[in-house]
Amino acid sequence: MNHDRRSQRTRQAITDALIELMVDQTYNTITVQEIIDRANVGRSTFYSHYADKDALLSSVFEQFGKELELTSTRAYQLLPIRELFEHVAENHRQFKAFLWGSGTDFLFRAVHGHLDIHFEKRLQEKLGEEKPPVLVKMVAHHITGVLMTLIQWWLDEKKPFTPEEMDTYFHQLVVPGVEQMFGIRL
Amino acid sequence: MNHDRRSQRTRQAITDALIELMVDQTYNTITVQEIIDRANVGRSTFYSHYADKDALLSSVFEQFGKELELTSTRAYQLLPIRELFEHVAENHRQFKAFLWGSGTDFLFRAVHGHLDIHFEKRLQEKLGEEKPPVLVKMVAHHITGVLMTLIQWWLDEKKPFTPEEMDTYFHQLVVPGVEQMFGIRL
Amino acid sequence: MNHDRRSQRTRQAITDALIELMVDQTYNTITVQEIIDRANVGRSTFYSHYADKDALLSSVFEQFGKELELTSTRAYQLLPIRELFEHVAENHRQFKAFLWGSGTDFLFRAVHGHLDIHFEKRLQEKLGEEKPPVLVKMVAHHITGVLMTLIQWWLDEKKPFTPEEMDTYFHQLVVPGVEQMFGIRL
Amino acid sequence: MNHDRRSQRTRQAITDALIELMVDQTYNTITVQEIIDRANVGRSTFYSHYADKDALLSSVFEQFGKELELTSTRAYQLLPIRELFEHVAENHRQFKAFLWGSGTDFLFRAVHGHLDIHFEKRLQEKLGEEKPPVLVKMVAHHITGVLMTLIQWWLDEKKPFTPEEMDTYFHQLVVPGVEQMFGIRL
DNA sequence: TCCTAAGCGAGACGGTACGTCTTGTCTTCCA
DNA sequence: TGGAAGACAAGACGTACCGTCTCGCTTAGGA
Repeated sequence: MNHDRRSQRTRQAITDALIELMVDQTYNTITVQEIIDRANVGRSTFYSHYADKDALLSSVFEQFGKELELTSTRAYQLLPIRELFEHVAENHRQFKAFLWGSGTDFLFRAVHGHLDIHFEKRLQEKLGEEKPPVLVKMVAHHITGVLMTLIQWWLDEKKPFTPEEMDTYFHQLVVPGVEQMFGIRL
Repeated sequence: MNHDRRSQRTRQAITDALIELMVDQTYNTITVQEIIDRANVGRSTFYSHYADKDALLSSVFEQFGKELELTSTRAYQLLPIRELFEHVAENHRQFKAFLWGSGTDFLFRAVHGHLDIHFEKRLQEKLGEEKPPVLVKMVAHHITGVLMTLIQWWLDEKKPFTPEEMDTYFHQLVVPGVEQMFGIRL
Repeated sequence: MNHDRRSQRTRQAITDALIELMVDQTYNTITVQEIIDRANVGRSTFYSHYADKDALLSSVFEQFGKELELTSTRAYQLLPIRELFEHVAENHRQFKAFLWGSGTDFLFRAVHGHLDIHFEKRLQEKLGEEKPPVLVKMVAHHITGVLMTLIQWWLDEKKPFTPEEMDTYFHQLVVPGVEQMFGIRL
Repeated sequence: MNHDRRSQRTRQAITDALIELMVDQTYNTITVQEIIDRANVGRSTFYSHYADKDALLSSVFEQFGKELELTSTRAYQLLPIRELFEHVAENHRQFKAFLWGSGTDFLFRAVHGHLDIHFEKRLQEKLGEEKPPVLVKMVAHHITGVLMTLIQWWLDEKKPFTPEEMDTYFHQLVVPGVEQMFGIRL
């Protein structure tokens, strides 16, 4: 159906409008009215596509998620960190809004959850069943936390290191602690 | 002056109202109207004491900050982590609001800044001047991040470990990475 | 062309839908969406036949007008009132919507105008030129008003009298006043 | 309380705004936004005083009702018609909006109802219990109808007669019919 | 019998008003 | 004179309709 194609164009216009607005404003201060004005879209159209401003933001990052998954196929220890930092660098504005912006907590939490699960699985593979699951969950949460903290800092400081360096630092900071904690090699 | 005492009582009523409301709601969903209703205080009175709902929350945590500083005098590696977790446990409701709540980013950021500086100083003492300052800053930021991530997780999971255990885990996760990074012993 | 026949069927479906909806709702609260849903008709189809919801209603009553004109050929004093009431009774739902419904002022006004002219002519025939035209116009307007008021009341009260009785009452209420005013016999 | 005085001023501003807007627009086309813009009033303030645009219009006419009651104390046959027409003349803009405007049906109906009851009582006093109540109700409704029809026409035609003349005409048109119908003298 | 144009359903869309909600300021009164 | 009470302006929110539009399907009537 071509209605779908039309819808798609509208959704893109709305998404673009949000991203452009995030260049000079905080997510929280952006108004639905501003978005639809810039997207040249009717108010009801906006709400027929997204329940919320939040739903829109979510869908933007869902998109990023999908793109990221396709980015790297090389082997990696915990995550293709270098590629992640490269991806972040390319879309730094949105990520900054997301990591530091006001009113994006819900998104932060969602992403955190996804990554937690990823790292938890990863750890379980290495550990077998021998460790208490709560502890594994905590460490997974910790790894996610380090990653997001580093991305945040990196963007705030205007990317003083290359993605490769950040990859190295991430693993240096995270791996020894986890290895010592569980008495394994990652 | 007795007016001061009266003011003090009013401020306390407002503070208490906020804390009580945070028991069953998220900080973000709480209305100024709800606060002043529960505090039995006029709207203008509220605004004569605090510029904002945010200013009120800040003042609550400022109070915590002062209390925490007085809490421990024992020697510690990076921070009196056990005491910190104990303190957090005693006031878990407020901390939860602060760490995971929506719309508290400004606070999160402020606390992060304070701790960053603390850890940066601590690291500099150990390192002398030999390491690039950016890297030190990054690691300090990382340490703060781990700490806050752990507190957050601990509260979310209903405190599955004791403060002492959390103290141990924190150091296990953080210290080896930092030591390897800088080639020192903390 | 048979396309015309197809059009005709569509128009009928729309008209029927409106009339059915007027059974339990006021004209004003009925939505174009409701009409086209019930008529199983596309939105654009509706608007290709009628400019408006109002245009649709008008066309319904235009139809009634034509039917009414054909109804009676007997001699009458001012109008074949009995036949009118009978006709109204047969289509009572639509007339009620029209007379008491909200948002049908435009229609009310149009019908009033038609009848005014009718009664004015009728009066002029009886009076010759001897009376001031403004006065004649006023009385004509008055007669129309009485007629419509009575129809309205009759429908609202669930037709407590027969059309014949209403015919009698109408003339009893209207004729003496007009006769005394102009000093004539109608 | 002086909050009441403040409120009163606000209500007046809103009322005035509506009346001024009714000079060049139909009631129906007037927007709440236009009203509050012209009244220099916040949207929520409007809605804290009136549930609706309709509620506002009602309150305007309630006011007229009260003023009218105070206007005349002289003896009259059915109603102080002359005074009524004078009153209408003074506020002709609002009445025109009300009688011919779109979307004022609810108000029309309300006023009709009030007057019906008034005339019904008046008739009952003259008739005793001897006549069927339905018939009395019908005649009362008829009298109201004539009155409102005449006011409407009078305003539409730019008041071609004086209030005294309208008083005379009203009684000439109404009284003989009613008297003949019930066989009494009013 | 095939072809082509009209009529149509489905529904996306821009636009606009609605009534609700919350914020921070301002005014009034009372103790 | 400071605080309680609460009216107020401002303006965003999400909902509801409107009238316009684009898109394919279906269905005659002329070739």
